[in-house]
Amino acid sequence: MPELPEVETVRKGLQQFMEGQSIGKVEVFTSKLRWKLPESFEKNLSNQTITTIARRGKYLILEVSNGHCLIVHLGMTGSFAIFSTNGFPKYDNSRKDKHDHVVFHLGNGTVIAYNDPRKFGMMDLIPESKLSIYPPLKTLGVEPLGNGFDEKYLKYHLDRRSSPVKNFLLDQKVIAGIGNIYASEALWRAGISPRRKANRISQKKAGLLVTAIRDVLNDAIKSGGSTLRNYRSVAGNLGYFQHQFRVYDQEGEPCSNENCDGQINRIVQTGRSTFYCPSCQK
DNA sequence: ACATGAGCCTGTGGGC
DNA sequence: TGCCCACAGGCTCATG
Repeated sequence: MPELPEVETVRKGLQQFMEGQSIGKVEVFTSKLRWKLPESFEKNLSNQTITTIARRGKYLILEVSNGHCLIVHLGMTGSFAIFSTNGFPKYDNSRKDKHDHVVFHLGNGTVIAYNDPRKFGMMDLIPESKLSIYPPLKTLGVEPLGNGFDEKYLKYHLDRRSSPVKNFLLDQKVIAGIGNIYASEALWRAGISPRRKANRISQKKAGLLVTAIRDVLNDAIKSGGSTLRNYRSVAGNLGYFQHQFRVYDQEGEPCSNENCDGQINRIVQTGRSTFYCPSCQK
C-alpha cells in the first residue's frame, strides 16, 4: 500500500532503530519475493554496520559498512515490524507470522521482520558504486518534494503526453513516488479532472498541480510522523496509518470542497480505481 | 516511441 | 456457514 509518504515514514522508523547498529544474523524464510534474493544475501549483510537509510521514490536504500546497499521496495503489502527491544514484544516462534520473509537480528538485540503477504515487494543487494546505473533507480523521475520538481518541469512533461493526467501521474519515470491514492487526492486538490489529457492542462493549472502534489504528500508524511511518535506504545508495525482521504474510497460521499455541492465518483482508468468530483474537477 | 493489458501473489469483503 | 467474485495503494514485460 505504500506510496512516497508511507515509505518515508518507514524510512524514519527504520532509521531510528537500525542506523548505526550492527546486523548480526539475517534469516531468510522466503528467498523469492517479486524476484529471487541475490546469492550471498545473508553473507553480505551479516556482521555489517548500517550506515545510512535513504529513500528514492518508493525505494528504500540501506547502506552497510562493506559498501553494499540493500534495496527494498514494499510492493503493495510489504511492511517492517520491530521486536525484542524495549517496549516491543519478543520475537519468537509464537510471534513469527507465515508471511515474515526476511528477519534481521541486530547486534543490540532488536529484531526487525519484513512481512509481505502478496510478495510483490523486492529486496536486492548491490555495491554502492552501482547505485547510479541500477535499472530500477536510474529510470526514476524527479523527487516531488525536491528542488527539481516545479511548474516548468511538470508542464514540459505534461505537454508530451496525450494520456489522461491520472495515468501520467503514476508514471515513476516522470515523478517518483506518487501512487494510485495520492494521484486522486492531488488532482482533487488542484481541481483537475483525472480524465483530462495531460497535454491539455494549462500553465496555470500545472502550477496548481505542483502545489497540490507537494501539499498532499507533506500532509501525509506529517500524519505518519505523528503515528510514528505513538507506535512504541502500541505495536511495532511501521508505515501503516489511517489517513483521512478527501476522495480516495469516498464514492457517493459529498465533495468536501466547501464551495461545491458535487458527489465523489469512482471510475476505472487502465484497470485502476480513480476517485474524483465531476463538479469541481474540470 | 508510446499506450494498454496481463501477470505476479494472497487476503478481504460483499452478495447469495 | 460456505462459496464465488471483485477488488486491493506496484512494477515489469509483452504486445499492438
